Amino acid sequence: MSEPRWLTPDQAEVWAKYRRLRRELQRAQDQQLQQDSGLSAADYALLAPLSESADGVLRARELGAEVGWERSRLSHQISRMEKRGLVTREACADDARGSMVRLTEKGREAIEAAAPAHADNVRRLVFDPLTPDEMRVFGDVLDRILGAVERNAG
Amino acid sequence: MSEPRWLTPDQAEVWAKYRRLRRELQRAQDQQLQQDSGLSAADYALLAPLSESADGVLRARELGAEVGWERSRLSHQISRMEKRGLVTREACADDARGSMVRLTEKGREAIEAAAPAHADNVRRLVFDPLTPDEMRVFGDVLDRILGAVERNAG
DNA sequence: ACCAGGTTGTTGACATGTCACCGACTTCGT
DNA sequence: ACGAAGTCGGTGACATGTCAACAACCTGGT
Repeated sequence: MSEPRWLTPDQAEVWAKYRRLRRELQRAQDQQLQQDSGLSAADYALLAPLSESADGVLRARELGAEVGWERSRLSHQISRMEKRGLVTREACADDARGSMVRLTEKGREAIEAAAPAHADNVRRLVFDPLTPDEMRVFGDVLDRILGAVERNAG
Repeated sequence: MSEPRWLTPDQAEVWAKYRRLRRELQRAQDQQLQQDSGLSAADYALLAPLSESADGVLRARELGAEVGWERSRLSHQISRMEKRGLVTREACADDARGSMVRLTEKGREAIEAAAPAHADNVRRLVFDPLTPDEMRVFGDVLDRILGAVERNAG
């Protein structure tokens, strides 16, 4: 603590690569989604769990947990998507505080049209370049770092 | 193309982990930076290359290339940082279109105060959990995916 | 010298994300 | 039954990122 340990040159290089990948991969995905289907990554993130749920309805709390978003962010995004007719809001029968988010027909068409090309893009850019061994270790690496981040957040 | 290939369950799991890591790690870094030094990740991203350059001055074009940002994003962020006294803008002697970005004394103090804790955080969350082998493979994985993304962007 | 085409930086409009806060409701201990 | 504390979703203000368009400038071929 009194004596800061800097990153080694190898570590700095890997860290720079990670930041670059995060940026470039995000950009590639945003572009592909926007061009092929007119959806943003935020749209897709919410439509995907909705389309996989029973009747295309999820409680906002559940949807937020699925995607790992804060309530405020989720609420804003739902408002924007509601305005474009992708989802609707409904009252929650069990809990008068709650609100349910329902996929519209238009929303279902949008996600079903977008999903194949999106999956293909992920597979092509992320997984096709990796050997089975690399993919296994990659998964382990993600687990270890995630563990550290979550212990950190407490 | 006519027949979409979906992700295998293993791939879907790794992909979900990647997205989660991207989100959680970003959040951890934002919080740490903001709390310890009052800087945002965007501030830090620009201050770091500036502080390492001769005299703390870089042409906007160079700074943009360093961080991989578009011109518009860079210009907006510089405006915000200028307003807070972290950097100043100057005319470019070589090229009348250009503009130079100069670190202020306040900007240098901010980055120098923030850097050790930031580096420590990266090391602790990302590299300490990895074995040397894992880190080596991780670097290879990033290279391969980056290669695919860049071939994709053309 | 000239000008068509590329480069550089900025701007305004808009989309997205964060923060602090609120109002309504539920939960839980008493 | 009651109230304190927690949960849930929403809102407004603001920070950040994207996009299209623009003005000014440089560059290269002619």
